[in-house]
Amino acid sequence: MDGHRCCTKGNVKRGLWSPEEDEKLFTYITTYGHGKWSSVPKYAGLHRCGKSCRLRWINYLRPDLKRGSFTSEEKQIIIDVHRILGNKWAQIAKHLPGRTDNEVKNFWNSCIKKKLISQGLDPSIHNLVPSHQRAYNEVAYKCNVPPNDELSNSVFTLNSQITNAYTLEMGTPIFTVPDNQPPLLQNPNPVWNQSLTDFTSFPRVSSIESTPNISSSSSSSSSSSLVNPSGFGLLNHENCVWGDSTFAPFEAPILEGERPMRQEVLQEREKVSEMGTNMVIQNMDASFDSSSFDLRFVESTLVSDFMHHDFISMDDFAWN
DNA sequence: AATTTGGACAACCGCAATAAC
DNA sequence: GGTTATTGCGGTTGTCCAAAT
Repeated sequence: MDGHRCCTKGNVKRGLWSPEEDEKLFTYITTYGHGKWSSVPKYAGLHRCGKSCRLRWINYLRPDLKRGSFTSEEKQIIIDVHRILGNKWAQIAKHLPGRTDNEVKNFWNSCIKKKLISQGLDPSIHNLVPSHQRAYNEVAYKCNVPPNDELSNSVFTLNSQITNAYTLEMGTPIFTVPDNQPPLLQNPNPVWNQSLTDFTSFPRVSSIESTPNISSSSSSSSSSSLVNPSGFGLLNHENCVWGDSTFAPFEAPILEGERPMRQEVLQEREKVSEMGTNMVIQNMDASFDSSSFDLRFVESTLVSDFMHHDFISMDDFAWN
């Protein structure tokens, strides 16, 4: 049992909320605010625990909640941010005004995850998997069995191959972390931190109204800021480890109808896309059924994927 | 028409972090 | 500084309902 004490005091109701309970809670919170959640049920006249009240308010009653299904833009944001943060639902939800972590999590588990699997992608790492493992994972998912880790380790690694090929061609490592430098995740750049935590300033990589010129963005910290490889936030040449001038910044996946890209970015993307496509063709199993392959979807999950993959584990980032 | 199945969503559980005492 | 209470978060389970059989 859960240890929260409020539930052990007296008889608390559980299960679905009735409209009457909703009204009581809504009226109380909008009138007095929640203050201490543990005292809310008492004053609101509810036989619920404070935790339950809090959850009901956050996930359902809050007036600023956006109802209805997720838009394609929201879906793309979820995929993009999940690729970087993993199952940090609360962090992901911060980038989706009006959406809750619970909503995002449910949407991921019921929709996106399945689609990624059906497209041959490992939803945990957004990576392509070979058909034999794909089949296993699909069955495993349906049967609620954990994916085969042994196979995961032998996964066809498009990302690292692309990265290596790209590094060779460019003659410059994408990221060079000097031994005597603190890891990137400790980069104190306030712009970087802010852009990731404040959704009001978060550059919507999938948004049509994204910043037109990414490299000349009006960052107050530096005129030579770059978009970081994941496409989120800016980095400063003085602090950033990927601030090599020979390296054109990558961007997060871009949807149809989005802003025009700078020429060099376009060229790099074409190069990378071509390499990726060739590798897919060379490496994918013969049994691979391309007719059911949603290229645009896969591209959106892959193209920016390898950008961060040779990066230090992004989960290590101090996003907060 | 009755039953089964699967998807979507709501709510709960348990742990960890933080605040208050 | 230690203990207890509270809050936040992620994983999991439960419930409802529509579609399929």
